[in-house]
Amino acid sequence: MDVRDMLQAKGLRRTRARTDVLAILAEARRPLAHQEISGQTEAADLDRVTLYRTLTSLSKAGLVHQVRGVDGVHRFCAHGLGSMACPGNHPHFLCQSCGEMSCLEGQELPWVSVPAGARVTGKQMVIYGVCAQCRDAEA
Amino acid sequence: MDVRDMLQAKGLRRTRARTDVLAILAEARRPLAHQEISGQTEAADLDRVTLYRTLTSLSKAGLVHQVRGVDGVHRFCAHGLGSMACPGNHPHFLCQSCGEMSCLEGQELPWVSVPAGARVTGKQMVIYGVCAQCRDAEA
DNA sequence: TTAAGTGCAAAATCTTTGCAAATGT
DNA sequence: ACATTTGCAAAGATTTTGCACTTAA
Repeated sequence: MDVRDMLQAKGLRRTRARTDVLAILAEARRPLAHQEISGQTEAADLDRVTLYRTLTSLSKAGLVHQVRGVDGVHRFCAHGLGSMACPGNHPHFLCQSCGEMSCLEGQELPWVSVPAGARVTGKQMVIYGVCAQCRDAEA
Repeated sequence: MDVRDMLQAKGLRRTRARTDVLAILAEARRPLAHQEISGQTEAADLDRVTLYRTLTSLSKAGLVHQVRGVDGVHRFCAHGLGSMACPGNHPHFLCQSCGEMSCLEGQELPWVSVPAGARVTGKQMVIYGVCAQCRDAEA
């Protein structure tokens, strides 16, 4: 399914900001931080504010999901885009050295019991440390 | 074990900022945000910056641990303080309405496999939604 | 005494808001 | 044509840094 069709299906206008950002996220298949997205050439000339608002609307529409690591940085990941799907129900690994986050696919998050009466909106698990590449660089 | 002894045991000077903040966290037994701590009367007259630095040193010394929810706010929880221990190996629940975070004790975090070669420093899981109190308030 | 910690001022980020101009349907 | 989006400027919020003063050991 095409990125532009996805937008239309969700009732969002197909603007350049949205198509570009969604395409970048779908391509990456791992959660990207605001900064990483704006660094991509396709999004290079998008205003910071526009990027924030774009990510907010994509997120509200359910086209991307949001992860926030121990570093406090928002990261967004596209999912539901056909074969490139990112189910969103898996843990993530955050490298505290290079700041890159990756999906640990194929591992479901456990069911957790919450205090009586609470409504659960979502859950997320982040494993953090140093990735293989950064460990090599250290040595 | 006394809060002041804990500091000494870790080789930290026993200053008012540290004893007060550690006492507040030990008393709360749930992760408190920077703001929640500075709101407490015992810490009311501490400088913002001092509080940040105090939390950093307590964290480095391992006297408190840090959790960061989907809201991106740092929260700190005392642990290892005798009977008030907060093991730190459990999920947390974050109410997105009132912003209060609580420990879901008695539930261990699952073991997760990470990419080969990566070094794991820690992990954390946050369940978010609306707590019972806020649901009542809504209605 | 003297190295560590604190307080104040100021900077650096990250994120949000207001409003006029541009764009999609 | 008309409601949404965008871009710019500016405001807010959070966290960090520099430096002189104070305090614990």
